Amino acid sequence: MQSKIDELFDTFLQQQTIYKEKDALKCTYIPGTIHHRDGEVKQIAQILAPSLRGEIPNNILINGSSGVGKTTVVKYVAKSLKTKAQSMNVPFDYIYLNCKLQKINTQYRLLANIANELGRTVPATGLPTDAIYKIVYELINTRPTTLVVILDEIDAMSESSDGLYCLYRINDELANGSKVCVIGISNDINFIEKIDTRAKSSSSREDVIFPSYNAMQLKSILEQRASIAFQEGVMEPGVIERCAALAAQESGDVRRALDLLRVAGELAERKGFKKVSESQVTEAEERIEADKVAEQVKDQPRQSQAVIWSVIKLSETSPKGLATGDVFDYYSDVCKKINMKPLTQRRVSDLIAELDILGIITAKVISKGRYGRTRKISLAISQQMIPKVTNILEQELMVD
DNA sequence: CCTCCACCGGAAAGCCGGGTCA
DNA sequence: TGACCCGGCTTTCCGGTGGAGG
Repeated sequence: MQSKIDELFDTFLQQQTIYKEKDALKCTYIPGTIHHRDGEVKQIAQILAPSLRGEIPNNILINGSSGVGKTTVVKYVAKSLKTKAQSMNVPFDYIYLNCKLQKINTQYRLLANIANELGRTVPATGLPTDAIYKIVYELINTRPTTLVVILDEIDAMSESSDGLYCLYRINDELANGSKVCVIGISNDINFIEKIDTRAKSSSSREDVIFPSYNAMQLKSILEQRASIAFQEGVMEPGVIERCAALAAQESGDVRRALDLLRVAGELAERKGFKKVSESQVTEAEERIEADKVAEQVKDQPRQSQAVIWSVIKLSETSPKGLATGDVFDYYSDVCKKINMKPLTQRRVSDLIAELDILGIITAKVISKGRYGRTRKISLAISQQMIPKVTNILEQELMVD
């Protein structure tokens, strides 16, 4: 047994790796040059440039859908600016916070995280907000510098908390030459309006919009990353085009394209291939899709899971189209079995509509004339995924 | 052309948990 | 600390509807 597993590791180590620097496929990787974002890079650099002269730059709000390079560009500019500032001996620093990942949704959390980044640990809770405001204020004030605070996924911050406002305000109170500049990154277009009605200091704020990439642009970005990540000649022709095309038709999200490439590479490596071919991309796509569906099902509230379960079970006997009533009846039984309070049909109807939007089921409103009007409901997940989903649901719902 | 089924889907009110403010 | 507010979820109520069958 031991020798067998040893052997496995050995062959793995002996295997010639197809990678040069695998990290380049991660979405957090910041490449040396950024493609197709010259305008945005320039725009942001220009806004921040005054900090090199010790002037206070305007705040920035960046908008654009996911995976269009917002975070990468901002980090890139901030990093370059820091290097430049260091060479000029100008005090400058930036901190990067991801509001969603770090659960920054209140003023307190925001200030606490900033304090942490500045090297001062504060309790995660307990202190009054103004006490922590004071701490942050002191931290910034004691060493004169221009501090850029990058807040990614800023829409995760509850709008009622004046988190942004307190950062804007800090500027007015700072005394000895320190400045704070806020860069907000959001993929919710409505966010601008929400902010506008509240923090009125929009006068010193500039908006930057990131447009989506098209397939050609995705392709050249992928080529760049692939040339860093993989050994020479590992990519069979058409692989990159395929990844780019798939991602482009979905949303133009680079992250998605990179994922495809990464998973395809992993699949090829695991099989001991020396090259990555299109068939791995296809497989990667299925794999990612499957994971996505599994994740979505798992994330659903229990009630929705019971609805999915009902649809799966009913589909076994009548695969082409259930009526809302059928699903509701079965669902009610399921609820009784697992001791859950059933929702009304009205509500279940909405859940069905939601699951339709998610793409887990398809539900189309049709009229059967005299026999009423209902939704025609069927499963939208592929056949081979059903066992996996059933498994998840069994665990989540604890039915048998 | 009318009827009438079986549900759709909007409006509004109730409930609940979590956060805020005095 | 408790009153209060807010937003999300759910229920209640109800008018609306496409088209098979009469």
